[in-house]
Amino acid sequence: MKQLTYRIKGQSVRIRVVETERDLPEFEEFIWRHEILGFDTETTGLDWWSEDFRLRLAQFGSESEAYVVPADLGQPFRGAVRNALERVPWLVAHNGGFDLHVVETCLGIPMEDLASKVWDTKLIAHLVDPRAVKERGPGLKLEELVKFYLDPVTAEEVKGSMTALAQKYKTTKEKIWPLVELFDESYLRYAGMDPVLAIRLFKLLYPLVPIRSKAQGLIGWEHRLAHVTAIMERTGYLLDVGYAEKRASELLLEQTKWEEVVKSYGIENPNSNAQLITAFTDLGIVLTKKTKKGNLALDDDVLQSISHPMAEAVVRARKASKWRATWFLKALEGRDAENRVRASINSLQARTGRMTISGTIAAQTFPKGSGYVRNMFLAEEDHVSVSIDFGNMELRFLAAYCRDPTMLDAFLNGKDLHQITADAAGAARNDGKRANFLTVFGGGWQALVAGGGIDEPIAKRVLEAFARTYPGVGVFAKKLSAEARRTGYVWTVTGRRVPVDPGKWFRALNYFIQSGSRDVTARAILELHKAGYSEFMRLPIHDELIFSFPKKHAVEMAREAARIMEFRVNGLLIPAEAEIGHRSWGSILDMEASKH
DNA sequence: AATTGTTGCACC
DNA sequence: AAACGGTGCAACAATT
Repeated sequence: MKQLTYRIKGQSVRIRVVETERDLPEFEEFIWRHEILGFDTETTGLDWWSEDFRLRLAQFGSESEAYVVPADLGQPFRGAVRNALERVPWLVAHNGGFDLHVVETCLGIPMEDLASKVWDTKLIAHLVDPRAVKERGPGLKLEELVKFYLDPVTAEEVKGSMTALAQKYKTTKEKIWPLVELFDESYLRYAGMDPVLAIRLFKLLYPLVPIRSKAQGLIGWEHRLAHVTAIMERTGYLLDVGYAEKRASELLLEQTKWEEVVKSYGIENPNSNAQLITAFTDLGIVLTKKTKKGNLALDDDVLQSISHPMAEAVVRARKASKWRATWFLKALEGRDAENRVRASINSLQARTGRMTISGTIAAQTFPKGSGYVRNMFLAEEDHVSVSIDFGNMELRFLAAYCRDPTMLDAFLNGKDLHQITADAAGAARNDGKRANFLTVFGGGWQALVAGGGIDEPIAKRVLEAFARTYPGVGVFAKKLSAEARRTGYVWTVTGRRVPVDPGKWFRALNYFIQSGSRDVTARAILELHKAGYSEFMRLPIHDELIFSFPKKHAVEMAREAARIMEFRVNGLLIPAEAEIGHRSWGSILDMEASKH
């Protein structure tokens, strides 16, 4: 048994590393002594679905003691880890969904067997304070939380030790994981400290979760939700490789063609704004639009306004290259041996709790104009793709809680809210619609003008008409802003506490609506899980869920799933409607387009 | 050469 | 009286 120590805030942490079979009884004895332990794994990477993915180390820790087990050496170490996981009543892991994927694929313990005893410090931390570091919050990553709540020196040392390790092995922090020697001392120390930090964070953060959140059962709710999204991750999405490859090469041709045009004007790289700004200025074109940091902007908007053949070529070359790399190559490179791709579904991520999807399937940002990108994702054999989305979710949510009579009446009696707003201002329906959505974001007339196609007097008139027509919205927004100014927070109906930045009190309304709507989707996912729909769910996209249903039963299943998703908030129904496509996800969009 | 910041762009 | 909310990622540029 190798022994290492680590000092955190003057306290000594003992890290014991199992080296041989003879060390296992002591490890097992440690496991038996504890009711709750921190847990973490070190692996060859993050791609737990890959053929060559391996579990290297498994670590268990209390607040002052950790055991590191070299699972990569095979039996009997793997069995010891398996037994420990089954024996400990409670586990604490940071972003535990990942470790459960690892344990399932590498040790054969189904996620379902462990999920109910795992506390996830990422979820707990979010309920305490959801803000990212760049929002001047604690962040959600383990290292960030350690820095903010526990000990900045430790956070710095952990980070530093990985940088040093990467240097020692002449590689990057990203690529070090499969290369580092299993018994490298700084690797073992880093590995051993992780479960210790996780359980320390858990003990510190749990009492900081607002009483209200606990009373409304949010902690358990978020853990159950994370489990269902982990099931979606495990299922993955079948990729139409032929389709994706065809589109990728088609886009490469397109990209090359327009790059040639750009080059004919002496510009090497259409993605370099610096080169382009110089070139356009030399041509006598005056650029005025600025970026957020005050530099000259050269976005699509600016390029459209330039009447020079190079401007159009730049737009086309950039678009082809972005689409090829971001959507098609990403999916092709990330696929597994069965041609499935897996998203990383972060079930509780944004400040408002909104989920994000990162990694191989950036599903939340797929172009929606046609099925061009989404066509590469297929329902299972003999299945069809189904999308079920909530109708007018955020505006209905607003109406339900602000209780404005006109707005409520519109939704209760199937009237056209956008037209009502437009009529009140004597404006076009589309301007009414934009004003309605702008209210949800908390924007003023300037934002309406910035959106284009509307000048100042009309923008002002439409927003005045909005305020006059739905006075309840303004009253409600004021109430939330005042509360935010007083307390720094807005409380959602599920008992979630959302911090509002000082001086930005107007955002309170948006946070209330956005977070509450996210919770309606979250509820839908949990109810669908209970009803046995988990294996058919593919992805959540804010107000929409994507499914693969057996062709034979698609109509009934879609109808039932939509019924399960529908939910009354404060008495007002948020309806859900299903769209059934052919086999590819994109076919849903293409069928819709051909209808109109 | 690797990491970090900036910009632009895809979406709800 | 004035306030446009929430994301992730590719590529380039600047920094270390």
